[in-house]
Amino acid sequence: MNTEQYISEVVLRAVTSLYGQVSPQQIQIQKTRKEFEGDYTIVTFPLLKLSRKSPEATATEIGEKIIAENSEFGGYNVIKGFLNLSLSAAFWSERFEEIKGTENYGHGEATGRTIMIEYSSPNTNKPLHLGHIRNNLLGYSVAQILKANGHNVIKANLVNDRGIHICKSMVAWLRYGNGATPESTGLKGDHLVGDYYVEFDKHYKAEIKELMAAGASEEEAKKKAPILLEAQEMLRKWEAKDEQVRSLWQTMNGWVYDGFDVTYKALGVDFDKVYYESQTYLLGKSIVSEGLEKGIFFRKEDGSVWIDLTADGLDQKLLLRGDGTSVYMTQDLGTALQRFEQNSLNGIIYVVGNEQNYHFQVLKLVLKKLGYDWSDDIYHLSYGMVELPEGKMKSREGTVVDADDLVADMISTAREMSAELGKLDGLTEEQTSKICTMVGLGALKYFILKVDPKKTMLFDPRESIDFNGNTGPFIQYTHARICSVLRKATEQGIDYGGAVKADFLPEEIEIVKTLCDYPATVATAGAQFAPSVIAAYTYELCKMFNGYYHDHSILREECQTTKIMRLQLAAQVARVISDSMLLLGISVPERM
RNA sequence: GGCUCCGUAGCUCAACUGAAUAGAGUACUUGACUACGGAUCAAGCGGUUCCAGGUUUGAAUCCUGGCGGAGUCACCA
Repeated sequence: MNTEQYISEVVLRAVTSLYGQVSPQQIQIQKTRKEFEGDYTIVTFPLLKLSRKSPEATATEIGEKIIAENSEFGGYNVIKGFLNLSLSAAFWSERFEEIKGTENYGHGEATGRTIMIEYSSPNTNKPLHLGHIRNNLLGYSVAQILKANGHNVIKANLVNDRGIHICKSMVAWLRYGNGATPESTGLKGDHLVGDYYVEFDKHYKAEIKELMAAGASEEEAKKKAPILLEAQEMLRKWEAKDEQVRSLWQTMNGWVYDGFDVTYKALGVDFDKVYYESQTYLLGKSIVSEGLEKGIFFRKEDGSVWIDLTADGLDQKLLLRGDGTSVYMTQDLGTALQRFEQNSLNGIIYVVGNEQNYHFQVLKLVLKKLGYDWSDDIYHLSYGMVELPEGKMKSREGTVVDADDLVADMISTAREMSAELGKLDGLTEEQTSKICTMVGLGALKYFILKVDPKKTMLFDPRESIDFNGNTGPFIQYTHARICSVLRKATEQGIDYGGAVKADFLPEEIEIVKTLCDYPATVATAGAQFAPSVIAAYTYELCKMFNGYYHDHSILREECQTTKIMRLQLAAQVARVISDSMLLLGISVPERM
């Protein structure tokens, strides 16, 4: 059982016997701050009305009661209204034995619940960029965390493979491509297609200028540029299933998918299901007729269908165009319904940028009004933009940070910095490249995941790859260091398995306490879909262990029992570090 | 203009459900050490938590009103 749960039961028992019935909310337990003595602290203010005594007297009374009835408690002290309870060394030693013997420590029991998490959702007209990286890392990590909490998780990717933007790339490729292919150019498929998207924009702008020079208004020129008309014509042909257009579309999308696969693999993310919008974009029309029948939606004169959300503080929202074709919202309603029905989901999480907050607010509300209770189980994991030290990135100004470039950059920076520190001496090229990949990616991932998702963040590559401070490499380093000690112990023939009874030093108790918090941390991270909770915990653990490691020799301890106990502690810390990094999708090396 | 989110040390970020003197890292200053991995450790400096009210025994956190920033309000996705 969780230590905090155990304490709260003990306290609840004591308080109930003293003051009668209390609600669990009135029992407030927190870890004692390190400047005070004790392990857990009870805040007595909420109990004063029941005790009818001063905060100090109430705290003392409860403390006495607990000490008298529970032998695990070593003592207590009272400061203002705070009751600080200390647990005995034996108690912590027992906890440690328990942790050591627990398979999959920190992972919750199977819940039988199935949750879908949709993330990544790229457009197929250009390569992935820094914003997608935050999306992918968040999605993958939250999926890992939910799995650790015992849920069945379906990782889904909805590829936006159709629409005017793809047609733009296609038109530009036909006009200016001269039959270029990834093979002929040596370019990654998604980059090749992306280049023609840029090419389109260039010519589009030029044509607008020409038309305006010939006397057209700006608005007119924007609508009548030949290249745009060509793209629109292509979209119509696509919708009419024109064979030639479809075939080119398939070829170019194929190039993009090959490119994406490489990027996803480099980032270490994957999917259980891939949906293509070309196959789902017609969904949702039945929902529209359902809404019309129930009188929740209404039809305007031109035949378009709307919902009026002004009573909920929102606007009117279009659900079906006048010509009967669907819009984004229509599709999303349809896919949501389909997914809940087909997979018997208990929840769905959409990892989508905060520019779509409004969209999801509407989505949930519409489903709610239609009477689908599962609309409450839709969660929009909204995240903020990633900015760079040089400023914002803007795709039009070509200041986007390409995902592939960034990953390559992180790895080569990791190599430079490791080489400078002489860490790569004597390693084969293969080992070096493996380690630098882990470190470079670990730096990137940790730096992004440690920040609260909803906040706009600033990504500084140089700062992220630091081997000190709150960074991925620092955590990886701590893990490698512990592994090194354990390796040496094995070489010396020390068997540190099995139970040992030895006394913990205060610093060691602190570490055990932190280890005890791990399951609660995983649960919290899962409940809030916040990898940052895991990151903060792991950093804290590493820092604590590093300090301890510095002050106490592990292998040189003369007393064999103490030595073994310390090795066990180190091994457990390494286990938890590596587990929690796995929840962030970061691999930890055994040496680096 | 309406709605949503953000505003915390010079900088990058924490602070779970409201609790004790708001914490880390970095930068800066000082010091420790024949080192089981110095990619170390300790100490110092640094704050009116944007402002003003309110609720509460207690507010960075909740409420109201400002200020500043971001996003959104398409028959785009």
